[in-house]
Amino acid sequence: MSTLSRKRIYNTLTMKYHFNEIEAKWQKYWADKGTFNASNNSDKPKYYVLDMFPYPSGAGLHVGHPLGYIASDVYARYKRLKGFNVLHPQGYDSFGLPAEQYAIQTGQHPAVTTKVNIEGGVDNQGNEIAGYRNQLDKIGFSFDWSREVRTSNPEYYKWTQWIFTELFNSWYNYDTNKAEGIETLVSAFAKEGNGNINAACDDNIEPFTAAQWNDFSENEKQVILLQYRLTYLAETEVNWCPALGTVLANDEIVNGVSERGGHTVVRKKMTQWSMRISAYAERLLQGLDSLDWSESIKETQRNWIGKSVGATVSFNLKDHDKKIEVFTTRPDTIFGVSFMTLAPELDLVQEITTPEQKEKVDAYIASTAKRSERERMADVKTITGAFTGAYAEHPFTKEPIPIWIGDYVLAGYGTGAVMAVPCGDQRDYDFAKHFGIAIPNVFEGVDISEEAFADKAATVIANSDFLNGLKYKKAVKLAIYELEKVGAGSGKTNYRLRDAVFSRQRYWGEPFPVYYKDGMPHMIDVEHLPLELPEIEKYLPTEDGEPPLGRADVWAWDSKTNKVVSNDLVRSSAVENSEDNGIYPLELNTMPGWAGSSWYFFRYMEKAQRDAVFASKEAMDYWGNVDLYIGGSEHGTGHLLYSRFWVKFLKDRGHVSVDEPFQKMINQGMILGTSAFVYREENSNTFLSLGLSKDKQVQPIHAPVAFVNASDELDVEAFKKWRPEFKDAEFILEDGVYKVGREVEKMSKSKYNVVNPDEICEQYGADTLRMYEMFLGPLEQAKPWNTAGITGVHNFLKKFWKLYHNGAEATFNVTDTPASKDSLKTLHKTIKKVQEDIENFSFNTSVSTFMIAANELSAQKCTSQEVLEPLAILIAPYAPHIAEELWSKLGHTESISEAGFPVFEEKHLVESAKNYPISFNGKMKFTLELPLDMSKDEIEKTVMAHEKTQMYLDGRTPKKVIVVPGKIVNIVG
RNA sequence: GCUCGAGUGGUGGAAUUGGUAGACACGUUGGACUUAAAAUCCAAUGUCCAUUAGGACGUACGGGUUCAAGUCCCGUCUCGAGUACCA
Repeated sequence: MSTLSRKRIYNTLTMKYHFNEIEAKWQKYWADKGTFNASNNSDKPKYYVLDMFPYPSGAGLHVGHPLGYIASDVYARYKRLKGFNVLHPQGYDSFGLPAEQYAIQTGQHPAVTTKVNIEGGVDNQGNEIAGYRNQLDKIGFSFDWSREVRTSNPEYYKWTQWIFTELFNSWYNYDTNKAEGIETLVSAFAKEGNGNINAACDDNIEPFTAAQWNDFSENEKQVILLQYRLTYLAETEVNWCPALGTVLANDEIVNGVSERGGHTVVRKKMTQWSMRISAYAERLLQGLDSLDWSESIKETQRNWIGKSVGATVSFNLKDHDKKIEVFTTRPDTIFGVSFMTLAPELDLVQEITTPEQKEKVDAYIASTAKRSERERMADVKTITGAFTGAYAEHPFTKEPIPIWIGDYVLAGYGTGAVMAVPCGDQRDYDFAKHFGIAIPNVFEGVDISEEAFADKAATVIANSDFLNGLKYKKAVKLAIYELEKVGAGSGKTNYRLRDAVFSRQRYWGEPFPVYYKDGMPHMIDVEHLPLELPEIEKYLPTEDGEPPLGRADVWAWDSKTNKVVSNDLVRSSAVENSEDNGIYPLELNTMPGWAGSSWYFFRYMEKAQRDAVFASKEAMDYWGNVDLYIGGSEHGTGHLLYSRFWVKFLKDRGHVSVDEPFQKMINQGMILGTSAFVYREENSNTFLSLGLSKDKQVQPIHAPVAFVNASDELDVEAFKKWRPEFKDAEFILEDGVYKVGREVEKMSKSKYNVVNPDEICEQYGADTLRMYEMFLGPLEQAKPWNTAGITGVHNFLKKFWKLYHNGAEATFNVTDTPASKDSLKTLHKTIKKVQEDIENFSFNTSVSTFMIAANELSAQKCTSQEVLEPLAILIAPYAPHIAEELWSKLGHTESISEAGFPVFEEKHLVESAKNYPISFNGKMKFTLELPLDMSKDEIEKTVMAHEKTQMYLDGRTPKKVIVVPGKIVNIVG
């Protein structure tokens, strides 16, 4: 008999909790009535609960994915019961690499696969896809689907493109500390040149006067402005991934290889769009303090921003007019400088190297260039370097300082050069020791014969002229003052945060709303957006190495009609003198994955006029920012930082009213799979049961978890049928069964440990799935999935159902008899605990609380509506289907989500007596029930007179008796 | 290396301010019901000693503070996450 038909019979015969029917019924009810559609006008206070929206992959959901959605759904439903107007939307981050790679393999348009992945269907390989939406719907979420977003829809990415043009038309003014329209910069230039402009901009911009500016050609002006815009084109060294054929952002690289696929990444110079996020470094850092996020995520962002306070020092070169600028956090150790080290890639190295040293230096540069980023990172112990033969001059002593190169200095951080103070920095120390360079000691009373001394707090400066005897802080201050006096440096704050490369050489992303006229980028106005992705034959780079959009034939912009037209119409260089027809080539790159996800939370606020606005002012003023954001912590340096940047920018330009997107965030832990292993004896087709495999040479093989029961026994027949190569396999059993080994691993198809939520819903119901996922453990913790344990929660729901029904006939049996004192106590204890738990996101303990309540109430044989009605409301956030069903059976016609959360009344919990633990020397021996209003002395007297006390004392006299009324009695002695 | 977190039964995990360690489940064992299985119900279940009564030991390890420590302090170990020649 199949599981399904067995279950059906069992349902009808012995129990009336038909979860499949109940759940289907209420899911349809909610959808038909639009129960959870939020209104943008309400007298109720607003509350915005958001999940990080998913990328709809073809693999579908496994039980790990809904964890965060269930938690946010519990919270959203709770807030509704508490009288809030709740916005709880959902959508799809539907641009991305997997759909594109699938398109490359199968030729299927990514838009088609994306749609199938969301809505279900059959792909062109004949695979049946359940569809994200269908899978989500089965779990009974209270999403407002009327506000759905898909980042790959043109009506959505129109506004992603618009934000890009806004960034292009803005610059960052450090004086006002916000982004301003580019026109304010233009007028400042026209009035006073760029001398007094304090802007976030490229390095090394030549100064010019107002007169010079006004004389510049339009093109010259644009070139200069591009160096100030918040998104700009620049030839930058990027992380190029040849295997993926695209550049990657720093946060898309893990351990020197691509996050996706683990491919090699090399450095390459390319002209790319960049986002001037570094302008916001300080605000992104400061803003963290106001956020209710986990300390670890905030710390991750602080590290990523990497603020360090110190000074720049410039060293004159001997026999050369150039200077070397360095950044240091220890200007107090300036007299300890005994050499300088430059990154080998710096252009300056070639200029200063003396002829005698040239051979050695070139050889060293060649050898470091060969080493990949990864090798350099893996090998930090080997000290390498070369002397350039050149010398710098100490700013105070004027002593010559030898200049070395070494790959421990990174070209990408600071100026790519360091002043080496071997006595105060271990890397400088090791370098000096290795190459026999002097190690002058500038610390008082410190032995540096073994290692460098880096303890700032214990620093007292010595051998340093005017700094002698000073502690760290004072010495830093004075050193900077003196450096400024001699014009050799100044205080400076450095950030590790780099500008973000924004171009990707891919098809399946937002096209840039950009065309090029005389090599200069021009933005397409918002009224002509969206600029839709063109159709192409193949989703690969062109033969000339251009991005996939280079394959499009109709990909030029007619600036007169504001339409996309055929490439053939672009004035070709061959006919240089032909008249400018206003038709120009469009940008071939597309935007990265994080573009669409950096503002989607605003889009949900607006559902009416999505073509006219990215979100209306009224909607944004009403909803403000996200009150609760739930998602994985893996986005710590990507999405969560970029979104904050865009929000701050949009705020600066007056488009939104909030400064931070996500006020409170909870990061759910991963649900891990419990893999099953069978053990094949080496060079055979014989499988040994776990207990027999111990001392044998066996190869563990993943077995699908579906073939294993709760007692770790393998369904041998199913396993044999699974793969042809196992058809004739022999199985050596122990005690008549084949036992598998178990191991906790990440849930993944390749490990055959994936558990599908659809199957759990089918077999146990969505309410069981929801409660079980919450019951597994603390939300933020990683925890293994174990399907066997689900029966506990399922049995509880059956028991819960029975509370409202008469056992034998299973008829609805809730009465208006007044509730007993005990039942009211159980109810109010539960109200209190559940409310506290939800507010603390301690969902696992409230599931226990429900179990305790059900156990108590069924023991009390409680049938009172007075208790059972509020109880149904209490459980509604967790198990909404069963709650709705019971609610309607109780005679209500509205959804239970319209009900109010039961009010806790302390009076039901007031006790008159306490069961005191009586302990001896801190060890509890027995308990004694005593009235709570008993005085301390009386308690002591009663306890001491008790026969058990006398028995435990065995004639001894206690030294001391501690009585804490209402808590404990402890007898010492 | 640095930063942050965490170590509690066979398993997942409770113990909100120091006050009865192991709630609630899973699993296991035994029992009831059944031709049987499933389901349901009942009982036991930290470890060790003891026939019972009861006792001893128990929250990674070693110390400490306290009448009382899973909880606070010091040190050590292990695991996880983040990050890294960042000057």
